[in-house]
Amino acid sequence: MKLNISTRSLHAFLALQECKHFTHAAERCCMSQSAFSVMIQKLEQAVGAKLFERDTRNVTLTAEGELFADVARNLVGDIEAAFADMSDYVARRRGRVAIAALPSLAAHGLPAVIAEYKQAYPGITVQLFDALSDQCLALLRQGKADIALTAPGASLGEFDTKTLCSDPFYLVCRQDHALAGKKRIRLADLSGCELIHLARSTSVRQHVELLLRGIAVKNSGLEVEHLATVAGLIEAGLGVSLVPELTLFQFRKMNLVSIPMEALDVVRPILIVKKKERALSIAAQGMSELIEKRLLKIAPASSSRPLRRNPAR
Amino acid sequence: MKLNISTRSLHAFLALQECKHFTHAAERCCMSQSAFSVMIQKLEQAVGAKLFERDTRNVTLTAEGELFADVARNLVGDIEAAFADMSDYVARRRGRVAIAALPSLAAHGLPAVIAEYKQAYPGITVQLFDALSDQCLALLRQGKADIALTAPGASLGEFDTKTLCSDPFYLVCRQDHALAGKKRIRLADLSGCELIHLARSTSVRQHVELLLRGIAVKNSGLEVEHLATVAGLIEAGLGVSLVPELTLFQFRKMNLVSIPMEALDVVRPILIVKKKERALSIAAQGMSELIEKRLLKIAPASSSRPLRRNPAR
DNA sequence: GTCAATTACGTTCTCCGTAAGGATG
DNA sequence: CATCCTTACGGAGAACGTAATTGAC
Repeated sequence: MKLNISTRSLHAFLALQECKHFTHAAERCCMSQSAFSVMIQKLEQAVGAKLFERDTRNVTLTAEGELFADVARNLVGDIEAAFADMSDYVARRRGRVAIAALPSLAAHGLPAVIAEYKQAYPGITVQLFDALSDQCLALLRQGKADIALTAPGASLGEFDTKTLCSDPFYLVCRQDHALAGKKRIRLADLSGCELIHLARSTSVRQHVELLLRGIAVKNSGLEVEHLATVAGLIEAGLGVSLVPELTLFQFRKMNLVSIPMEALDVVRPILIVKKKERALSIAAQGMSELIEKRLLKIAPASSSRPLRRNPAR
Repeated sequence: MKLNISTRSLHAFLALQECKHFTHAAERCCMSQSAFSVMIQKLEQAVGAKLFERDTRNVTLTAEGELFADVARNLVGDIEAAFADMSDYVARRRGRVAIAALPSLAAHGLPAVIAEYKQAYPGITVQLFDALSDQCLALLRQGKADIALTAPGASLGEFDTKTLCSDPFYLVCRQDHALAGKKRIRLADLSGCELIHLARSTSVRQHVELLLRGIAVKNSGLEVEHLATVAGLIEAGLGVSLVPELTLFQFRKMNLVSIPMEALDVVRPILIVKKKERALSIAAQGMSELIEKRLLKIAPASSSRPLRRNPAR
């Protein structure tokens, strides 16, 4: 029991149905007239009915042929539409990429990349989730995101990861703070400082905890969710904070100073993370490549733009 | 520029998409695993995108594969529905036949044939036009009828015709008419009779005119459309009429007598007529065959049932 | 070491084109 | 006799199956 129909035979049928002439229809289909003849016969055999009434002079549709003409037109239309649709996706004229990224990246590095991508492929919908590191991975796990840009967190083992860059930590303090005059800060310099923390769920906090293991900082007891709040607290003289460079745009205030840490390993790695097994869609693949190309430059190059003191806007 | 897709490759794709296992999907499709593998590769090439992510251990759909899965399911569904539809017509589970027949045939011989046909093929719609001969042919010409059952009329040349039977003429007169006692009537016997005619557009009239060429009948001047009217006029003693046997059921009245004509050529042929070029639909073909089988018997056999005198009902 | 997909290769078979056949007007 | 669809036939290429290869667990 084999019902096998090819698009070619449907096209052949439609050509003959229009031309009503084997020879003409055959050359429209780029084949010899004899081959065309047997192809029509095969099709009639597959359908189970004579589709054309032909003598040596005239070619006419039978009643079943007329029926099949409607059928064939619809099928060919559907098939070509479907394949046009597919090739739209493949050609990245359509499609979707979803990125989950840390808020700092979502606000800072990514927008330019997304803009570039959208200009290259205007038809593709780019979805952006700004979420903390754990949630980024959760989105990836659920399939809601194709790519995650985040810092190392829990359970990265199940994913494919690649380090994009290292985001160096800065000390942020008020202009009148004791450390404000230094060009570089060592971890040891922080002992005795009141430290304003971010919530434990943030990757920044997790890194800071690791970095400061063994350093006797004072705990201000303040633990907030948003960096803007941290900035406000520092401005109010309630303490200092340790944040990655990518978040510094939140601290560009007249009376605040940000100073790079001296040790090169006082950094937060930024990773691009993908699902291990699942291949990316062509759209997502393109995005992933662009991100790697652009962000592998930005962040290491970030130290070339030291941004030590924040000019008043 | 060749986009050629076969239903087999779509089925292969769907099988693999379900099984997620080349070997299993291959044997479901009744082919070797290697052939199956290259078939999937060909399909991916045709689509222009990788559809499956596979290593030696796992087979998964890519993002494009998921898209294509929807597409393929729809296409296969459409194609199979379309072909099921066609095979319904071919198997005469569906279809349509339209018959145009003379009123006498439509009332007398055909109903039994139509009933038999409908019992054999309940799904087929049978359409019946009862019309005079010229109109029967007009319906055929317009394509509103597939088959016509009629007597020879104008312009049969453009059609395929076949004589089914000969409908012998009878004289119908009142019981008290001078000819009522005869067993057979010769054309010459009619000279001097008042003849009640049917309208000139009827095939009966046209035949009667030919038969009586050279016979000195009186023309009653009466020309009516319906046989029932003719019967009424004869009952009223206004004349006699010459009608074919198939119409005699209209004259079964107590005081009327119908007598066969003696000459064997005093007949009206009944033809089955079809369009010349156009092949019949399968449904119409079956009907045509059944009509020929049944009606080739009925009418010639009609002389075996002489029906000379009409019993009172 | 085993399972599973890909690749290699020889065979088979389908499909195509050339050419002859046959029907029609 | 010219046109045009069908059939015949031989060759080219595609598809298939067996078997070897590669890769993952």
